[in-house]
Amino acid sequence: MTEIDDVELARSQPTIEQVAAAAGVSRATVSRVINGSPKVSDGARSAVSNAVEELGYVPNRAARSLVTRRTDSMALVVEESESRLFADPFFARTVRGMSGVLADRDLQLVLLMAQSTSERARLKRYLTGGHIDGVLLLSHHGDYELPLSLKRAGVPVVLGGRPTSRVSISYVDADNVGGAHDAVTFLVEQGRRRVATISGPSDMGAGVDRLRGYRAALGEANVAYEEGLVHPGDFTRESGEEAMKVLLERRPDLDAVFAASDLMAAGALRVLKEQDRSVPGDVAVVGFDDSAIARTTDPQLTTIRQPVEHFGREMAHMLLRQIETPDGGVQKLVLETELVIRGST
Amino acid sequence: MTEIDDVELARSQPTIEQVAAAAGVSRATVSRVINGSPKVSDGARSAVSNAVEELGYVPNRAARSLVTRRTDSMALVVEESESRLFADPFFARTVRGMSGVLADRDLQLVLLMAQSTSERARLKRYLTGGHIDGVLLLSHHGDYELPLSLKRAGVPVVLGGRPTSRVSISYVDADNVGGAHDAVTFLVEQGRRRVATISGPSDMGAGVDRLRGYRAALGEANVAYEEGLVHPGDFTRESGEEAMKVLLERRPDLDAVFAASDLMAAGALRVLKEQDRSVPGDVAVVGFDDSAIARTTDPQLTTIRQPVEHFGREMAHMLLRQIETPDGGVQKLVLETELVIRGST
DNA sequence: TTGAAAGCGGTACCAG
DNA sequence: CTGGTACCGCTTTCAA
Repeated sequence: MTEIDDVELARSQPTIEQVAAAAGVSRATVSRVINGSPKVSDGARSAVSNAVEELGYVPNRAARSLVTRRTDSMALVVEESESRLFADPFFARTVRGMSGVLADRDLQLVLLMAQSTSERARLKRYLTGGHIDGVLLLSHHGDYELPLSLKRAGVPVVLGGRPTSRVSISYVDADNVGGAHDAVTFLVEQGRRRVATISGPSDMGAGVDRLRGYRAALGEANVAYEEGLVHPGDFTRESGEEAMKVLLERRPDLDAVFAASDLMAAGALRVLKEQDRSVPGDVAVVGFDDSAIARTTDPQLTTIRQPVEHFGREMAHMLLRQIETPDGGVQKLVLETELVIRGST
Repeated sequence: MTEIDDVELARSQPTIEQVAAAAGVSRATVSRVINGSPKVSDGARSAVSNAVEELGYVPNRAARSLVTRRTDSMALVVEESESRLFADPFFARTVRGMSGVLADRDLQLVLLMAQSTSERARLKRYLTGGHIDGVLLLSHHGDYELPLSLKRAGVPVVLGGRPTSRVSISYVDADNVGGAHDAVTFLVEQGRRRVATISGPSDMGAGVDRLRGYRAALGEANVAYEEGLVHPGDFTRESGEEAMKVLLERRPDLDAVFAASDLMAAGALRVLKEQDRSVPGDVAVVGFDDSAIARTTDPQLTTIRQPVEHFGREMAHMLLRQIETPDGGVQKLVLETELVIRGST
């Protein structure tokens, strides 16, 4: 049975030398053509182009980057398990924003994941070993070992989300405090008084800040802050269900919930429905993100819109700026959020 | 306001030369220590180790791979949009399987996405340019341009899912025909006679084969195959909803649905509920994948379990074998599936 | 066990 | 506009 294109194996890649020979010019000229230098005669240019075409020449990036010090690729590092990475629409949209910007500059985006300690060690070697020109770091938790190592090694880094401790690393963040504040203020204005919150992880800026916004809003409205109305999740749907159960158990009289992510809010809705609490009649619910699922829940979710694609784009821009201007100092950017009112309040 | 670790910028990475100088040995000896050669005296070894530690030396991978011809990293290429990649749990589990195997060999897995034509061109340059040692290709559609180019360039490739045309490329696949066959046979045995199917994309092996299994099972059971009972989706939940609506419109009398993915089955369930058809009373539903959502639908989904982590592992193993034995020929592996019966039938 | 030196495949400077 | 050539940082003979 014949199969098409049963090519001879691994005829080793042609080198610039061979292209030069085939085109009857020097290596230098081939290099000029490849890199689009204007100072090449048309004759030479077309001879080289033909040779490249014929031999299927592709420049060896290792050799090139050894001298240029660039690789033309950027890493997106996600310190998160595959399951969360792939379950949370936040990542997909962020990636879309980033890759758009990078694609315009013909930069390749490579995605790297790391969980276990040994994986993280390998990852660090990979990143500092010159495989990539810069790093976009998403969903980092408490420990700033990696970004600091990178900075120390001279690898440009931009964080997604502000760091929770005082490290001088550039970042883009959403206005989590403001967003949470708006959400809770809105609930209070609707007459809710026993506003619970399913907060995010305390080792992530987004977790801490959304809780802070919640507190601030209650304070301004002269509503007492009660520990019993606060329970943390980890941004997943499952953790939202879990937290909602705990909160209802603890405070059956709660009349509103602010969840620090839409996924957790969706989990909360499900539990409320199971326990026959009407939404928004008995309990009002607000999420955070305005991700796609906010429109698929029943009722649809009132939530805080984050400009997620924009977030990704800004991270990429910041990284590019950092590469162009290595001594540009630490950059910080906070993006506004917006309250989106739907059926759950 | 002081911020910790405000390091001096980009003190250029130390080279092996500097380590050698610091340790009072030659470059060759440093290299031997780095690469764990046994033929180094203890004295030299510890001197080098100290110097490495002190200077924070990390080998330049470009320089190394220029000579070794290896990069110790493998690419996972997904020819799919970010949104589908991140929405389908299939990918997460596959990645987990792969990265486990690769991590054991201290190989870095890098994930690459490509959609637009220009992105694909860049991706091809990246892959053939020597950035990686091998490619795992997932969710490829009709066109085999990329894997064939890679093969031609001597880059080892393994496909996830059999190719839809006769190209001689190694692959791992699930027994999609068999799985679909089992699903539909089960439905028929339960007395269902008007079994519809929401099939997968016709440019993907999984799509074609699951439809083939459906047909085969009907044939064996002497149930006529009807075009009107078949409508395609693209494995997403949305497409499942869409297809279910079309099918109900066309054949209001259908009494069972075999969906080629759990996500599509979940979409179908939702539409059935909206239209007040009881499941499994009026309509029985079977999915494919046994992904996490199969247990979160109401009722829980009867489905075909694919060994997804195993799938990822086998792909990685196959790729490693191919790298070790470049002339080993084309490898093919088909993994068994299993019917899992739950509430939807 | 160690060091000297020859590349690996490019880029870019310097003459011409 | 073109070619010759000196590196880039590392691995790997080959001799010592």
